[in-house]
Formats: sequence, C-alpha cells, structure tokens
Amino acid sequence: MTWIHTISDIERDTGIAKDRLRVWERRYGFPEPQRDDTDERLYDDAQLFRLRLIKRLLDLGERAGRVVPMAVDELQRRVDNAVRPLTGRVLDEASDALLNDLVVMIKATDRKALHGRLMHLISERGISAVIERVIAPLGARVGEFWLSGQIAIYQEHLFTAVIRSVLIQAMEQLPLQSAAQPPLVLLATLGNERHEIGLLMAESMFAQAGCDRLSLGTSMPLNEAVAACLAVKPDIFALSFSGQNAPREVLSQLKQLRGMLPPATEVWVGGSAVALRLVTDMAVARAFTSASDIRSAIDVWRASH
Amino acid sequence: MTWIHTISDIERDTGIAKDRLRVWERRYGFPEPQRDDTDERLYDDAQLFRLRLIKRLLDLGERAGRVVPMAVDELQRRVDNAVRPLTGRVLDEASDALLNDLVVMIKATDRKALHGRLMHLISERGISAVIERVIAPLGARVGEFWLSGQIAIYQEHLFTAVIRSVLIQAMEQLPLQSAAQPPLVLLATLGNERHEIGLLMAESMFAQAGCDRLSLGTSMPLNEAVAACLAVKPDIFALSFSGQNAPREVLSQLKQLRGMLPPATEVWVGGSAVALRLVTDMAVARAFTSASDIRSAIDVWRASH
DNA sequence: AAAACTATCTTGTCTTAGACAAATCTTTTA
DNA sequence: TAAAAGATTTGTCTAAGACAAGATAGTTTT
Repeated sequence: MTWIHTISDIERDTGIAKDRLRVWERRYGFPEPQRDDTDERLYDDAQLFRLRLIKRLLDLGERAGRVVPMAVDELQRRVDNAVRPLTGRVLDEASDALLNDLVVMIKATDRKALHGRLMHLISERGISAVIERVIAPLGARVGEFWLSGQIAIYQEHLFTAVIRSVLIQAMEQLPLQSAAQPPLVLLATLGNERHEIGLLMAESMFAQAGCDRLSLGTSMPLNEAVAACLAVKPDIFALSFSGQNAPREVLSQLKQLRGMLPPATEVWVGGSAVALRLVTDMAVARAFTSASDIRSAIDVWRASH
Repeated sequence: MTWIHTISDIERDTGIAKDRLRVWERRYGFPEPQRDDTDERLYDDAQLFRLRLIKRLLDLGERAGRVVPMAVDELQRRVDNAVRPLTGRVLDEASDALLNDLVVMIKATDRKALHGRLMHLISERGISAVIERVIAPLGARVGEFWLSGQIAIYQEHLFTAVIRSVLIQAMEQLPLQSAAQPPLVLLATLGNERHEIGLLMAESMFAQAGCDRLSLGTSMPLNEAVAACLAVKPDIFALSFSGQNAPREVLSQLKQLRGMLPPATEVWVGGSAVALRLVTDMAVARAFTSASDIRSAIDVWRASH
C-alpha cells in the first residue's frame, strides 16, 4: 500500500519546514511532488523516505545543495557510513545475541517479554551495567532500524514506554534514604528533542549514586530551561541530545546556555549526538559518551565539594 | 522590561501559525506589529498577551472574526466567564486554604516543600483522595494563573515535574503483586497535547486499582496511537485532554479513533476539556470529569468480564 | 605553513497578494 | 421541527522575490 502525503504531513514527519521544501523544489528540482486538482503538492512514500535520509545527512553537517539532488542509494550509503562509527562498537557474541533477542521482541511488540527480560537483567547485573551494555546499544539499534524502516514509529514509542517503565521501577527500588544527597541535579532535553531514553538513562545513573534530582522532561525551550535552572539552583544541569540533533544547533544552544547560567552550575551533556566531541573540545560543557563515566564524575564532584 | 518578538516567536508561544497571523493582520487589523529595518514583523508583549487570550477563546469555540478585533479587557472578561464554571467548584475553607498554600509554594518555586507536603497528604489521605481534592484542582489553578501571567512557564514545568515525581513515587509504593491484573490499560495524550498531569493522575488511579498498564506518554500522533493500540491490544485505551484543546478537534480525533479501533477496545477519556460533555452525548467514548469515577468504572468493567 | 581577514556563494526564512475548500452560520423549503 | 440550500467565514496553500546569517574559498599577513 502506498500513501500520499500533503506538504503539512511532510513537515510534521521530517521536521523540514514547508518554505524549505518549496525552495528546494525551486532550486534543486527535488522533491517534485504531484499535484492534486487544486495544484497542491502531494508527495509519495519514496520521496518521504528520501527526505528523511536527506534530513539526517543535513543534521550531520552536509549542505543542502549537495545532498538534496542525490539519488536514494547514494544517500543511504552515506548515512550508513556516517552512522557505523557511532553504533558499531565491537560486541562480544553473547551481548550481540542478547541484543538481537531484544530487537526481536520489539519487532514482535512483545512488551511483556521485553519488560521481564530487562528487569531480570537488572536484578542480575545491576542497573548501571544494564544501561551501559544493553539499553544504550539497544536504543542505538532501534534508532537505526527506525531510519531504515524496519521498525515502525509506534514500535519505537512502545520501546520507549517499556524502557521508561523499567528504569522508573528500577530507580524506585533503590534504597530510599539515599535519594536526597548532593549534588542536586536538574535534567532536561532542549528544543524539540523528544527522545526520552537518554534522559532516563542519565537520571537512573544519578539516582543510583543517590543524587537529589529533578527531571523537567523533554523539549524544554532554552529560555525556560534557564529560568527553571535559576530558580532551582542545581549543582549540575544535565542535558541529553540524541543523534537526531544537528551539531551546530547543539553547540550553539550549549554556548547560549553556558552564558546565561551562573558559573557555579555545571553543565553536563550526554547522548549519541556527534556534536559531543566538539563540546569537550570547546570546553562549553562536560560531555559524556558512556554512562559509567557519569558515576565517576559524580564521585569527583563530591570529592571536591 | 518589555520584550520584542518575531513572528516565529509568536508562533511557537501561542501555537498560531504564521500564515494565520498574517491573514488576521490583513483582515481584522490585529495584530499590527512594528517592522524592523528589513520590514519584518516585531510584536510586543501586549500583543502577545492579547493573542494568548484570543487563542484560548478560539479553542473554546469562538470565531476569529469575532474575537480577534476585541479589546484586551473584553477578552479577559470572556475568558474568565468561560473558565469559572469549570474550575469554580465550591470548596470548603480548609481545602481552599490548602490550595492557596500550595500555590504559594509554586510561586516561590519551593519544590521540596511542595513535594514533601504532597507526599505527606498522600500517606494521610490516600492517593485517590489527594488526586481528586488537591492535585486536580491545583492543576486547574496553575493553568489559570499561567494564563493570567501570574505564573511563568518554567514554574508550570517545575510544578509538572514535582507532580510527576510525587505520583510515580506513590504508584511504586503500592503493593507490587497487584500491578498486573486486567484490565490492561494503554494511556496517551493525542496530537500536540503536552500536558502530562492529567495522564499521570489517570495512570495513578489505574495503578491503585491494580490494573496492568502502559503509558505511551504525551503527544502521540493519531496514526501512531492507533497502531500502538492494535499491537498492544489493551482492554481500555485511556486518553487525557487538557482545557487547552479545541472541542471540535477533540471530538473529531475521538471519532476517527473510535472508527479505527476494534470495538472490543474501550476508549476512556478524561481531563478538563470542555469537549468532554459532548463526548458522552455523542457516545463516542466514556468520558470522566472526576478521578473517583475511574475507580468505579474499573469495578464495573471487572464485574462484566 | 598557520592564522586572520575579505569576498563570494549558499541557504533558510521572510515578504506580498490572490485563490480556494472546508467548516460554520443563515435562510429557505419540505 | 428538521433537512436542504445558499452565503459567509476562515485557515492554508500558491507564486516569485529579497535578504541576512552562515559556510566556503581566496588572499594577505605573521
């Protein structure tokens, strides 16, 4: 079954503004949608898919003039190349098999099996190990499967829902008295970053270290995040960025943020965004690419306060 | 300090599309922003405030031609009138004083006091009573204070964060073994409904009744919600709509939803949206205006399965 | 050769006014 | 009173042009 999409659909799905789509059409000859009886644009599935790949490459820093006219297979190739170094950490066979198992459960939308398996793993190996070796790489795989169309959006949502439920449950099972020690951590994602998993993983790490914490949830406008931060006066403001974010955007948001917050508030950033390497280089914030680093960073913070 | 906003700012803040703002200017003479040196629109705070009131009235069912040219005080009066019958349930003095206390905490962004007070109330009176008599009316007040500018957005976010944390904690403290009984409930908010509190309150009620449940979180696109529902096959699909929603929208979404879901899946809707009266009248879904009704509805469901 | 400055290109977003369909209101007819 | 028909309202789409901020390339200086 092939679907037809209006320009509004495309904007909602890809995040590419209508004006931008029209100007690409004018300048680069793509996308070239059909028209309905009143001359309004109608895009087919193939164009939507191609636009998704284009958006991804733009977020990775490519320029519109280069990638918009590109053929699908060329786009696909480039996305694969760009993505491999991020997700392609070498895994031992057992871990790989485990991840495959879990992916199968997601594809079968077997939420109970997924939930049960993860809770069991947590009770066996502890929350940090499971986050680092299972949930984080699983999230990366799911993201890639979604991009290549092997997993539907609703499956990704369900996956998020299960992870949320698992991590919250695991957090609440931690010893209670330890849940209010410094540092006080405020957590959020900025802008239109809707991916909650990274945030939850970070929160779990802080929770396990017994930190006093408060999550503002996803998609905080920058101004509001700053205002909240000034009101709560946390020791650490922790942000999560998924790979969907354009490096430029991430960097500029972080710079603005750093400028508006009191120097005493540390900014910690985590996630799979490519930008994070830059972040450390530019000394805008403390960047984390692995969950276990958070734990040691908390210890360091505590030692020096 | 008075701020200047671009048309993009206004769109983001009010949810009124740029095209719509421009066409209002053309047709009704408002808003009439200043221009910068390149002729681009610059709106001031007064216009933003007036636009917020206008948006609210439109969502309540008024027509653009009527309300857009209206003066601020007239708009304010109409919003107040429309809102009073919803939030103005007569409260006894003690409850009123309690709510005032809590509002003071929110205005002072004293999250610890708020959290502590609510947890104490829950241990004293039980989760359902607190939801119905404290959290729900508090949410309504906060919404109104936000609209009238007495509470900043970040304060509302913090309020949500505290409520989220309180309710999740309260849910996890419920006896564990009872958390997996039928009915299986899937929860979500549709479209761009970002208000999480209603959803959390509903989830708490289901949790307390020992229902097996899974929350998809906020802002699920309709298609995805349906797809998720078909995959999970819940007994009940529970939705929450805040008062920010236009009745027409709510009704049409629910009708679509009802048409796409298997008849065996019941659709339950809750929240402060004015539309909910209509919902029951039209027999599209089961509507709840009070949290305690959920509990008895669950009992009824169980008795008949 | 590295760094700094300048000029040229790229690209997203804003501008205009006109057109039209879907929704809603009003009037007429059964 | 209810249904049908007609009139109005209203949001969203269209077009091509303009421009500023950002990225790239070229030149000069250290």
